[in-house]
Parts: sequence; C-alpha cells; structure tokens
Amino acid sequence: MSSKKPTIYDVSRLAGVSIATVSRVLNTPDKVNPETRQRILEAIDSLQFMPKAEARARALQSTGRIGVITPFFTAPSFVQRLRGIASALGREKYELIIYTVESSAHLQSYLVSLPLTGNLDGLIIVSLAVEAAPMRRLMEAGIETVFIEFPHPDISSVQIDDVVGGRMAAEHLLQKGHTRIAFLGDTDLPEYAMHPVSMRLMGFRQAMQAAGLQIPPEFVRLAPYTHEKALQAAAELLQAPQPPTAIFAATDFQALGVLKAARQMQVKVPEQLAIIGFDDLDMAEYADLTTIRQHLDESGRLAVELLLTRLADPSRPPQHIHLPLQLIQRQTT
Amino acid sequence: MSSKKPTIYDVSRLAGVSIATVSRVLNTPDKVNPETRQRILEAIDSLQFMPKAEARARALQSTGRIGVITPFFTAPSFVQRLRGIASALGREKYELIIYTVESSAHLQSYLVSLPLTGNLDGLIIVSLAVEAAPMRRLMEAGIETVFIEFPHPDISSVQIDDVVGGRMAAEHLLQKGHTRIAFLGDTDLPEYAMHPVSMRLMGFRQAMQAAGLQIPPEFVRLAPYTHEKALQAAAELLQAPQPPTAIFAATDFQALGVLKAARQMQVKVPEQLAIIGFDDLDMAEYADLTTIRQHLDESGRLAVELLLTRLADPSRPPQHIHLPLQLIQRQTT
DNA sequence: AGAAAAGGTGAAAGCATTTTCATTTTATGC
DNA sequence: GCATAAAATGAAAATGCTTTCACCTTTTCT
Repeated sequence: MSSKKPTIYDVSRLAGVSIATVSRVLNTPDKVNPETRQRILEAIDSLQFMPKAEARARALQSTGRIGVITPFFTAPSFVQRLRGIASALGREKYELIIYTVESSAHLQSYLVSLPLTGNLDGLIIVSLAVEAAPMRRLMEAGIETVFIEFPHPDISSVQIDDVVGGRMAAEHLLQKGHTRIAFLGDTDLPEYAMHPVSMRLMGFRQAMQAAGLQIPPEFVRLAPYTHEKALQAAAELLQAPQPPTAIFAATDFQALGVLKAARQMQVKVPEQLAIIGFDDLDMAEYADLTTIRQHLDESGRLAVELLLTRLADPSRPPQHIHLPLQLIQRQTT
Repeated sequence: MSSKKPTIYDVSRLAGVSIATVSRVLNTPDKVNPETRQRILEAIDSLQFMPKAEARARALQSTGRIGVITPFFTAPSFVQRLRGIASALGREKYELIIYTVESSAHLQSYLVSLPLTGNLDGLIIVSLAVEAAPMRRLMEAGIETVFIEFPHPDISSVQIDDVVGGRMAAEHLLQKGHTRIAFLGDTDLPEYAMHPVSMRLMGFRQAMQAAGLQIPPEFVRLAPYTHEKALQAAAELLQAPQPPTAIFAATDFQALGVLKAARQMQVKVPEQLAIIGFDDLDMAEYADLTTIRQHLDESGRLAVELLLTRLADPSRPPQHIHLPLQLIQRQTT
C-alpha cells in the first residue's frame, strides 16, 4: 500500500540514530557498536530499505542497454524494421529502448544527451542523418553505433541501394513493354530524415533515360504519405488525356493507394495499368502487389548483429552491409 | 594531464555560463540559445566531461523509465498499440523500454526481475495474463502498472469488451439478412497470453442464438495467424456444398486472407459473400473492409495517460477504461 | 509606440548519500 | 580516582547534478 520509497532518514528515525550511523552500517559496519548495528539492520529490513541511487547507478552501468533512434513510426516500414530489431534482441540480455524523433530539434537533443547521460552500450539509428560533431561525441562516449539507411565511413551500417532499386522497378516495367510510366513519391521529407524516395526517383530516371525515354514532368507526382493523397494523385494521373500505362510508386503504402484508385475507377490491373511498389511490406503480399523487396525485418536484425559483434569485440572494424534488393513479381504487373 | 574528473562546474567556468545552463544543455537542449549551447558543447568536448550517473540519479528523483511488456509483435495490432504508446510518451521525459515476450517462462522471468532490477517507474502490460504473486511483487516494488486487455480489480486497465464486439459483428450481418454465417478465428493462443478471439466467438454465438440460429460446427474455423492459412480456411468454407453467405473473421488480418480467397475464387464481395473483420487496422481502410473498430492506437495512448496520472499522484484510485467499439461499415458487407 | 508574451539565464534550493569533524561516552593505565 | 586514549555517534558540510523561481532580454502584437 505505502508506495513511498524509504530513505536513510526513515531508517535512522526508526532506529533512533542519526543518518550518519545508518550510512556507516552500510559502508563500514565494524565502526559501529554491534548492538546499534543490530537495531539499524532490523530497521533496514523492516522498511525494505535499499540504497537506491547506488543500486541504480550500478545497474545502469553494466546492464546492457541498446537504444534505437527512429523517426516517429507512422510508416509501416519503420515498424517492420523495429520488429526485426526486437526479434534479434529478444533473447539477448540487452534492454531495448526506443527513442522516437519527431523533429530535427528533437533529434539533436537526443544526440546531445544520449552519449552523455544515456548510459547506452549501443545505438541503432534508423533513417536519420547525423552530423559529424554529435557523431564524434557518440564515439568518444564509447557507444557503439550502427546506422540503417545512412552511410558513414567510420560507422557500421546497413544500407540498401535505393538508386538501383528505382532502376530495377523501371527496368521491370520497361521490359513489360511500358513506355508511359509515371512515378509517385511522398513529400514527407523532414529535413532531419533520409529521403530514400528521391534516390528511387533518380534510379527510375536513369533507367528511363537509358531506354531513351522522356518522362513528362506531369508524370512525376509527389503526395503526402497517406492512402487518400496517393489515391488522389493516382486518380489525377489516370484522368489525364494521355494517362500512363504503368505507375511506379516509391513506397508500397502509396502503391496500395494507387491500387485502390484503379479499383474505384474500374481500371483493370495489370491489363490497363501496371503498378509496382517498393519495400515489400506485409500488406504487399496480401494485395498481390509486385514490388521491390528490401527486407525490412532483415535490416533490423542485421543492425543488431553488427552491433553485438562490435560490442563483443570492439577491435572489429566497422562493416557496411548492403542488403540486396529483389524484384517480387506478383499480380499487378 | 590534469587528473581530476571534470564536473559540471568546470564546464560552466570554461564556457562562461552558470552550471544551470550546462545542465540544461544536457537535459533540455532546446531551452538554451543555440550559440550558448554550441559554446557549452565545445567546452564539454574539450574537457571530455562525463556526468556522473550516480549524482544524476540522486537529483533526478524519478528514474524516468517506463516499460512495456508485450507478446512478440508479429501481429499488426500489437504494433498499432505500441505506436499509440510511443506517441503518447513522445514528449514526456520518460524512456520507453520494450520487453517482448515469447514464452510463458520468458514472461515469468521478466516479472521476477523487473521489480527488483528493472528500475522502472511504470509498466504497461499488453495482452498478457499475470498471476497474483508476481503482481503483488510489482506493487510492493512501487511500480505503477497498467494492463491492456487484462482486467484486474486493483490495477488500472484499458479494456475492450470482445464479447460485445463479437455480438456487434454478428448482429450487423444478421441485420443484412445473412443466416449462414461462418466464424474464422486464430489458433495462436499461447498459454501466457490473453485470447480475445475466444470472447469474440462467444459474442458471435450469443447473437446467433438470440436470433434463433444454429451455427453448424463446420462453420467455426480456427487457423494460424497468417494470410495463407486464413485464405485456405476461407477457401474450404467456400467450397463446401452449402457455403456461408457471410464470414466473420475475428481479426482484420485474417479477414484480409478471406478477402483474397474470395477474389481468387471469383466470389463477389459483398454480393455473394459478406466479410466483416475486427480491429480496424490501418490496412482495413485500404481494403475497404467492414470491421469492428477497437481503436488500437487510442488504447496505447490511454494506457500511458493512466500511468502518468498515477505517477503524478499515486493516491488516485486505479481506473478501468472500457474503450467503446464501433462498427465501421465499408464495402465488404 | 507601448504592452504583453516568450525566450534565455543564473542563484539557490533540493536530492540521498558519504565524509569530515567535533563531541560524547566508554575503556584503560597508573 | 583521574587523566587519557579509544570508540561511538551526530551535526553539518560536501558531493555533482536537476529544477524552480525570479529576473532580464527579446520578440510579437496592437
């Protein structure tokens, strides 16, 4: 019932001595009279007293803590990464602490305080750009760090090549005979986060160029990362006088919006409109969406493994894992 | 060179500010002028200043840690709850620590160690059954606890009434004129976790009974929690000589499998087959699935609020919030 | 322009414990 | 007995940090 944590003062009061004596019982027991000591020990027991700060400091010192800094996870792709991380960390003796970031200032504040007061053994930073100075502090504080989706020469990372992915998607559509291909990306590019979508667009552009094709400017659409907006953008594309015959959506989540638009407009997929996504979310399989798989779960798992390796043996050099991309052909192309 | 460990005072002197400002740079960096902050950070770097965990713990009365114990989150519903929790906790000064549980023993081990070494201020336990003894220990350790989906008189909780939800789903289908209604639930009922699906089935049964209808035994199907298995179970139902005209899937995730089966078998939804799900996951909206919304994000958010309220004022009595369910009518019924 | 709100900062009051130092009590030697 | 060393204890200072409060600047609004 009484949830108040007892302090050394409570003990001293109960035992009828000063706090100094209580402290001595704890630290230098032989310096206090056996009878007094006994009385104080009883008081300690009956109050369930535990010198908290110390216990905490000690616990935090050695106990393994691994932090994950991630953009606030509305996007399913972050969730799937997190799932990979959690599953890899599951049986380890490490605690998993989640820091969600929702603004650049927020990220900065974490980067300032975590190395110093975070008590972390390791840190995984997902899809966020970190500047040189905070990074140096991280390293000096002895926190092993792994980036996901952010390359840095001195820090281990797990990356995918979004440019190649964009190219793969485009080449797949080209190979199916499409020439009028539109691109749908998202606009949610907070300045503090990576924006892989731009890279995918770049790859898409490269492939189109290589095939000698122009992309009409109105075929490159950006919409906020919601189903409705994606749906709306797709609808506008399809209502144009010369609509595209294929759409490359830079994220599966948006591809689903496109699919829904096609359904609503009675546009047959893939006959009248081919759709390809990117990510291979869980839902992509359900929706039979052709997509570029980037194995999100795996990226999280690998990040944890990189971290654990380095924690076990800090002399190991940083590694940079490039996760392969894979075209998953389903029903929408 | 200099042997003494630098303290916050050294930093403040070097940076020409008060110790308060240095402390703020560490704890609430956005509350200090960028230029000042920069100067202080430089001082910190040049002195290799490292705040002492013990002193910090002392000044900081609360440890600022909130744990979440959740079954290992493959299921999207857990993820959405977690999202609610993370978002509610976002700006608070609490750390969010995730403990994923994958077996009964695992859960027990957490319940044993967390009260002692966890250093937690609060704990949210999601969809897990906790016995009396471990719970007592939790309370004695002074860890405020909130349950999601597990009722207990002395502990705050956020619950939904799955029986009512099952009834709502059934009544909706009945009202649409269906009489041959099948039920599809999942079989993943680890002994340590709650199994709301059984409750939903119970509600479903009640409503059918109230309408004077029998449920043929073969119309109650259980399948593992994957798309494929749900799809397969649905296919079997639909291939029966007298197939159901409606299916109530106990989770949206499985409802999507049913939808896919219908699509593959060219069964028209909702004309030939009505489908209703449960949860209202993000995907439900995309799939235009009629479902019972249980507002998963909200349940996480509420749990955090309950916890914070009690942490702020432990004398507040435990609350039990019953989250209302809501029928979301979309295109599949 | 002046008033009100917001932003930034330092002085000082905690926080729970250890440690120093002075004081009281007890034991010891002659 | 009586000084005197030794032992036991408490008051208070110190620890290194956070946080509140009040004050002083800016900015914003009217």
